[in-house]
Amino acid sequence: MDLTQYTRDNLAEVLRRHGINPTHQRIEIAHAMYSRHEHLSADQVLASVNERHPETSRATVYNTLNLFVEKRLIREVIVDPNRVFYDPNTAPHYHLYDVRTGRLTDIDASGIRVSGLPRLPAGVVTEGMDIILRVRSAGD
Amino acid sequence: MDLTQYTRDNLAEVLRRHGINPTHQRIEIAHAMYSRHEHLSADQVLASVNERHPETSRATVYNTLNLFVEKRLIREVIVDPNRVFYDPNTAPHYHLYDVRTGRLTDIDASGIRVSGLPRLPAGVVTEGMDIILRVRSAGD
DNA sequence: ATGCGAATTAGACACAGTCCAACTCGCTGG
DNA sequence: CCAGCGAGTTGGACTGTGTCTAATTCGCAT
Repeated sequence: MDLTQYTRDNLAEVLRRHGINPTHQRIEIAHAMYSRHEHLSADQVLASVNERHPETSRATVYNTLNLFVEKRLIREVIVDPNRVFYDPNTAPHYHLYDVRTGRLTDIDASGIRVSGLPRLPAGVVTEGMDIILRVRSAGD
Repeated sequence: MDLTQYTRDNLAEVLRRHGINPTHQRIEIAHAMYSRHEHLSADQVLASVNERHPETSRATVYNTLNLFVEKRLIREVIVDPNRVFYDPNTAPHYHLYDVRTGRLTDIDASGIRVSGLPRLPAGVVTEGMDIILRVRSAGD
């Protein structure tokens, strides 16, 4: 099966593989996340989904995005004090955030090496490391 | 002048040096930030200030914290989707965030080296780099 | 067709943070 | 000592994101 095309059938299969019951709404939300290769806020996902499948509720979008995060289908990116962004790219990578425009871009993690991090206390498990390069582009 | 003691006189001087007119409220807010060596949310600052100087308004606390950030007296730490933390430590350092407890700890930046970061496009200026090590401590 | 549990829904709610117009404070000149 | 001025502060209304809840609907198995 060709999973490089984000057809709804393929997405249903992806959801199943992550232990998620693939409902219409969930498939539409997954489609919104994967078809654009961008970081979307919950509101943007809601708008995108409602273009095709009107009357999907805000509650469902929030529920579903949280479910996807929990099941490791997507990642939260916490970079903007006003809203959470969701990132369909789960490969190791970091972020470039333009504080002027709010634009968020991926930085591939291969090639980046971080050394000298402290040893963690016993019983503490790393969930992940975020690196955010905050930049400001030339203004208008 | 001994600035290792965060007396109100010393704090007034620090504010002046950063180009901030030192009012009563601003000094109290600076005191709240510096006397505890912790990361505080706006609400925690408000509570702390009101212990000593009751009737300092929420608006003033937000105005002042934003002013302090703008004047580089403190830093914003965006790590928790629910609220912004403010960090009185402006020396280079990174953060350890316990997603279970919400506890935020400093990691000294000396000793940490990051290599392989991409070159930035022309006209783009680095504002800073955040490194957040997300961990989960052993649960109850 | 019927019944069931899971998912979805609308709307109320919670909460951080901002905005605004009125007020007050601390200073400076008379 | 008072008046006047501008900066700073204030309470309260407002905004936007995200959560909660109780009722409904959906898809599926019998």
